[in-house]
Amino acid sequence: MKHIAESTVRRLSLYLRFLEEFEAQGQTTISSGELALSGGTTSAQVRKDLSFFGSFGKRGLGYGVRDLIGSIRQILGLHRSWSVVIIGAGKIGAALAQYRGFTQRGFNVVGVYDKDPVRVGATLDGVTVRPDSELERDIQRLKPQIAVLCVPGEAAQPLVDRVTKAGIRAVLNFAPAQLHVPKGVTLRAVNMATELEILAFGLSHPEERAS
Amino acid sequence: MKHIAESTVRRLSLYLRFLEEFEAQGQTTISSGELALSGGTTSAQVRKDLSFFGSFGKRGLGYGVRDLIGSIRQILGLHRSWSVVIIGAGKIGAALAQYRGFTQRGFNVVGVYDKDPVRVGATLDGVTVRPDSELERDIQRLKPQIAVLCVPGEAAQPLVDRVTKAGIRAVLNFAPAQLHVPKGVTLRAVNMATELEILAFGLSHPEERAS
DNA sequence: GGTAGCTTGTGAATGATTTCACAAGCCCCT
DNA sequence: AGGGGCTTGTGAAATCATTCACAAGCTACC
Repeated sequence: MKHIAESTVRRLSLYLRFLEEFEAQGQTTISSGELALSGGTTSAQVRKDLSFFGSFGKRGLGYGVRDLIGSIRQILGLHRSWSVVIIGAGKIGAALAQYRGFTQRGFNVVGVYDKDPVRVGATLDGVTVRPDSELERDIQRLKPQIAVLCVPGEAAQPLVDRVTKAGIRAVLNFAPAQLHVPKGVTLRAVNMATELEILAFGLSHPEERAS
Repeated sequence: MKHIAESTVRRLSLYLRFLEEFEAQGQTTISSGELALSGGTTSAQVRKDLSFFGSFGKRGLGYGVRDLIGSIRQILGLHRSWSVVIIGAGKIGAALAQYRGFTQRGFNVVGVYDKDPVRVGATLDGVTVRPDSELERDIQRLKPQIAVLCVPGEAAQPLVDRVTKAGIRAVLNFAPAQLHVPKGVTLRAVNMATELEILAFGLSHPEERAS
């Protein structure tokens, strides 16, 4: 299979959300144009995105909403469930641990960890915060695939090293630090300050549109 | 000025972070190659990114760390401060209201709003949660430029309509909903579930690398 | 069964972004 | 003062992503 652009994967995730809404409203069939409209893209883009993975529609008719939901879930790897550990039980870590959107989509939070004894023992939406010294043992036992990092910047790299060594295959980093991971591990970063800075740039340069 | 790609702006924000670290360590000068190394990009990319905005280095020498910090801050619009309102004082809204990274970079949280009377009146890091009915009045009085939306998906669009009408020029959306804004308003969205789904795609297709 | 009216799937064309590669310029040392 | 060793800034080339445009195919209806 050819290399797939991140922008394509991001849009597929978006399409999936809309399709679920359309299904909830009882719509059984949808055209690429309709889907494009909700997602703010073009019908050609929708069809091209899907075409990387196969052929899911019927010419003249469009796509079956239910079928396409199934196909995209399969493409994104959501036909199975994934186990996630959250590292850092501060404000953001705690918020994510209790975020419904994860469970809804098959991401199960199997552990929340913190270094600070004050936070250890608290219960967040049914999961108890455990000391970070248990991380390695728990990763080997529960085999989570994904780690979400919500710790201060300086603590992030040592923790990534530990969890990747213990078997984590993907990391979502909310810590304000540039992380390095071994080959074969996928890394994504979300930086709140950067997002605001991109907005500030847009506000400072109204003649252009870096949106 | 030509149109600037979002990827360029995002990298500039990243460079700024590294430069601040280098400055804290007392380094006064830096080459594009060194900067590229910390940011996981290439020296040509660094130079090209900067070249859109002018010429900031000295051939043979590199860039003055302090000067380049100033120049990038100017480019991104961080030479001034920006006022931000946070809408929704749930878990994520509260976490963001107390996030140090914003203030550090000149983003001042001037108000936090919620619909729920139970949350109104609470104090988050010096800012009191106010009822969302005050939004319009406060926006006209305090003239914030940026709104950060942390409300349930279905509440998001009506709130965006209200705050853009009241004068907000940029919106950072954490709500799981596709928003529409009037022309001239900049919109960015961060969707936690999508980020995890991109990771899941990567895990499901190890032969490629949509990172 | 044939035609009209849609909509998909996809090569080709366009547009955007990244990488290459090198002339120009600066500092240091002799 | 001149040469060597770096490093920038930037057109040109290459790569990557999006948009165009149209043949192929399906349904409905007469």
